[in-house]
Amino acid sequence: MKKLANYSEEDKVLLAVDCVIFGFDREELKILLIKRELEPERGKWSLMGGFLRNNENLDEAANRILLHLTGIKDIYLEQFHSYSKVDRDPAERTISVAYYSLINMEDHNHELTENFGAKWFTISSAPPLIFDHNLIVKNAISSLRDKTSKEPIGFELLPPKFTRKQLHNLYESIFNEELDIRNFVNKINSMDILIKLDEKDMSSSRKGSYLYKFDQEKYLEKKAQGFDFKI
Amino acid sequence: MKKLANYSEEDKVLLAVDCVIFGFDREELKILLIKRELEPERGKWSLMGGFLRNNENLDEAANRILLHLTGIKDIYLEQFHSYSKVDRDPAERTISVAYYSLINMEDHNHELTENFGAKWFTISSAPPLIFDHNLIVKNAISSLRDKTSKEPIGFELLPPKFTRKQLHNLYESIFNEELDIRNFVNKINSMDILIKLDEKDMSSSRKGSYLYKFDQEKYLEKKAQGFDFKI
DNA sequence: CCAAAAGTGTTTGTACTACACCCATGT
DNA sequence: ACATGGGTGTAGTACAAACACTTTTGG
Repeated sequence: MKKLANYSEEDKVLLAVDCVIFGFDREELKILLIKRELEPERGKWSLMGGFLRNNENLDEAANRILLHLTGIKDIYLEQFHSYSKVDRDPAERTISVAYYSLINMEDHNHELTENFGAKWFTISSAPPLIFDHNLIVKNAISSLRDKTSKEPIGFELLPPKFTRKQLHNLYESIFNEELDIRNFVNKINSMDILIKLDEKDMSSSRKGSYLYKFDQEKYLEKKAQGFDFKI
Repeated sequence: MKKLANYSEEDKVLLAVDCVIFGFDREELKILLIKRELEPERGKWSLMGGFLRNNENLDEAANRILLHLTGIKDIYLEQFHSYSKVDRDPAERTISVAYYSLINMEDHNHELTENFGAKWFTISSAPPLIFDHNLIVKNAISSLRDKTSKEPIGFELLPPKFTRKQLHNLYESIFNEELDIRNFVNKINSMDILIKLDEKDMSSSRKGSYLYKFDQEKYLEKKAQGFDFKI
């Protein structure tokens, strides 16, 4: 006689997936927030989220939710923490698994985001958010800092071709501190994972600044041989 | 007319909390595994786990589950990832939020752990586990390595008084690599966060080796002034 | 010719690595 | 006296940090 698992008396919960969406406008790191359309807290700002469905895993749910808001497929995603305070959502017990995502701001579908009343904010000018979303954003930023200093994921936030100035701005904005430009350039050069293009971006100076591409293949080769990205 | 949140049509799930329990026997890092008593997979080894209840958050659930198995309260805990493959538990859709915990092996209640058929294994000699628990353990170890190199949490695995040899063994075992003893001692000394006691441990040599305590207060002071623990 | 941004190297200090011998004690 | 584990320091190397001037070009 077999004993079978009987889970029927266990409590079930709603499992939300909430996404901190990072973007970069060539100057500053931003997050995309939406205006909540439901009570409670209607009209207040919040993270984009949705509920996990029975036929998908959490990564798939996050991708679905992000596609729905931005129109972009295969967004870079990292799951970083789950939030479970008993009364975090006053309407019903809800656990939230939080992700952060990195998108190239140029790629998103403005029509879609406008339908959600979504808006980009810098970290410092972001409004108060519903529930525990302020905490989630704070934790997302520290996870992002951790990860971007160890893996070359910052490029996910940039267009395919970018200037060194933009790259520099990006890292300064992520770490919220000044990084000496010469040391920064030395470090980037020494890693040798960028391709310098012949093209220049003439939009910000008379001299123009060279455009670069991230050389993913070279990076993966070097990584396979023990190289570690580090900023 | 207010629109109210209506979550009633959303899928609900069982939310499990699974715990990778690390211990250290003065020689090697170990994990505590239990023998599953329910079908499916009865008699196979697994992580200790349980289901989240409506009146508690995830940290509380993890503490409850660990107290239940080990008899220890206020165990050091880190939540590190959630696992959600659709068919990970063949009996029913279950999402697992995974924690790792660090305990001083001397503290746990042997009677309780024996009731669960629990046993300590070194990482390399651990048996195959049910579901995705092998993956969970693997990820727990890398989270632990990350964290122990940046925060002084290794002491959670040691008794209050320990020898430098034990501390050294601990870090070698966590990182699974040899650490030059003189460099290790130099680093530990330079951080200046241990208290050297007058007492010696005579159990492993004629000369005896000094016992040390972690100086939490001093560490917190130094940390507040910008000091970072680093191994 | 000048304003504005882009581009570029060197020096100094700090941290990590590699490495070997003496000490204390019980038997 | 010797075997066993405990304890300690230094020199070389590599990485990180600080720092300022020249170049280009459109107006």
